[in-house]
Amino acid sequence: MTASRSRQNIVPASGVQAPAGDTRERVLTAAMQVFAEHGFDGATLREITALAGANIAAVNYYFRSKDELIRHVLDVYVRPIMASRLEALDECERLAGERGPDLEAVIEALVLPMVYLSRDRRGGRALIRLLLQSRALPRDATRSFTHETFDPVLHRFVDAIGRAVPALSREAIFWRIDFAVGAMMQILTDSDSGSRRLATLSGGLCDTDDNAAIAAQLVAFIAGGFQAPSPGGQRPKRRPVRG
Amino acid sequence: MTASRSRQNIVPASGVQAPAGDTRERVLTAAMQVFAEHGFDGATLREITALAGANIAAVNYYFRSKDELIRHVLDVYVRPIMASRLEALDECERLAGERGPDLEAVIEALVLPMVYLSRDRRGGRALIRLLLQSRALPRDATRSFTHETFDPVLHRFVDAIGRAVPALSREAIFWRIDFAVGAMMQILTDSDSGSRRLATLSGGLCDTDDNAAIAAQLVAFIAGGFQAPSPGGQRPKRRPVRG
DNA sequence: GTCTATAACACGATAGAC
DNA sequence: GTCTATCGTGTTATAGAC
Repeated sequence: MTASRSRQNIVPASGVQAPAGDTRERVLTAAMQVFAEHGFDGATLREITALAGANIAAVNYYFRSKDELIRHVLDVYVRPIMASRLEALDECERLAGERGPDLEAVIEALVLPMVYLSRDRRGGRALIRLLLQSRALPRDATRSFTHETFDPVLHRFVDAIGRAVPALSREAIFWRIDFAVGAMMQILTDSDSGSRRLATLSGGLCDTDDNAAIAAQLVAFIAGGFQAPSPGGQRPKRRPVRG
Repeated sequence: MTASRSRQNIVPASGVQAPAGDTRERVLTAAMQVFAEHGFDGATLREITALAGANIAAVNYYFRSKDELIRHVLDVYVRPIMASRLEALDECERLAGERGPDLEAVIEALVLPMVYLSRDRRGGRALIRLLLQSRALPRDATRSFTHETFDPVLHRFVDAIGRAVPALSREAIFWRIDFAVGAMMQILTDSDSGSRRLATLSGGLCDTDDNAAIAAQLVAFIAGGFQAPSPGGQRPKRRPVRG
């Protein structure tokens, strides 16, 4: 092999399609797709603008730099999901009245918007890969974004779960909401056409393209997890472990 | 800003230290650290060999290419974890005898080796970031590796859980083992010095440096999840969702 | 607003001396 | 087994024409 960065080694995630709209919007949509496939670092402005049918100079015209483009992409796609989560949570709490909200309803408010919106929208599945990348390789742009965008929403969910399961300590709720998000991200990543790990692993038993199945299984698992007794007393002892 | 890829934007994960050993070993250790910080794509052989105190040509001498180097790095660090998991699972099943193994013991066999080994070893925390990257941005090298290395182990755990919780359908076990792994990866990523998301979010309530706490909370949550009734009958209906 | 052309630089790989 | 030097190709960013 001759020189060149080994980007051709990275397998596309999903059928990429040319975006529509004005130039700015086309660049945004194309950026989302290319970022998802090659990573923020591996994606090139050349490929993004080519997919958008725009000139490479357009990125510097509409956005200031590649980093600003990243921030805009995240914002455009994550904001509606957060809005939908909060809306669903509001409804939970309105229905609850005096007594605490229903645990499963709160979990659904957390999980369903991400499951459906991240997979229904055009190029939506790409979003999950973007968020996973933001965790695996945090940058200034992604770190500040997730902090500002996710944390206030998660705090509201922590409060709601506290009212739904009063026996659970606040510490345990924080741990478990992190676990819940991790479980959700894992399964949503899994259904990329590129990986399909679970579908393969299970010999086809699990249909990772079935949003309703994903949602049902996730909610059941997470609800079970939140209802588990706190480890409290004795922690699992550190077993001798081969190194 | 002038040209150049924006790698300086990526924030280091943890205190990087110069590796010891012979050249081959030093390159392997340095590669692990640099891959974890900058990603497989963003990492450069120049930085790796500089950290290893080796010449850039050493990579092509000891490993054939950057891709082969990636495969070797993953193998060296993941293999002991898989071995430890299987060893612990063997012990579970030996203790169980006729009746099914204890669910929590099986979960501990799955979780504890990753929690402790991925955080005890030198540069161990880097491994989690590598695995997360392998999911977020699968390459040929990482895809084949995870398939060959993780899948047989996971199958053994699926079988064991099936005996521990006979009421659970095989399909549900597959879904949930994926959720469990996701929850684990999420919390292990969180304790990078670079992110510390949960520690910040919880206002210090959760000590993400406390391996025993992580293990205890994880095992409790996952056990609760596996014991939850199958969603079976009616699935949560698709709520109207703002887009 | 959109384009071409190019500056300035980084990359992986490798040939060949020692 | 380790080094230097370099090739061929890629990148972002930008100046300046239209």
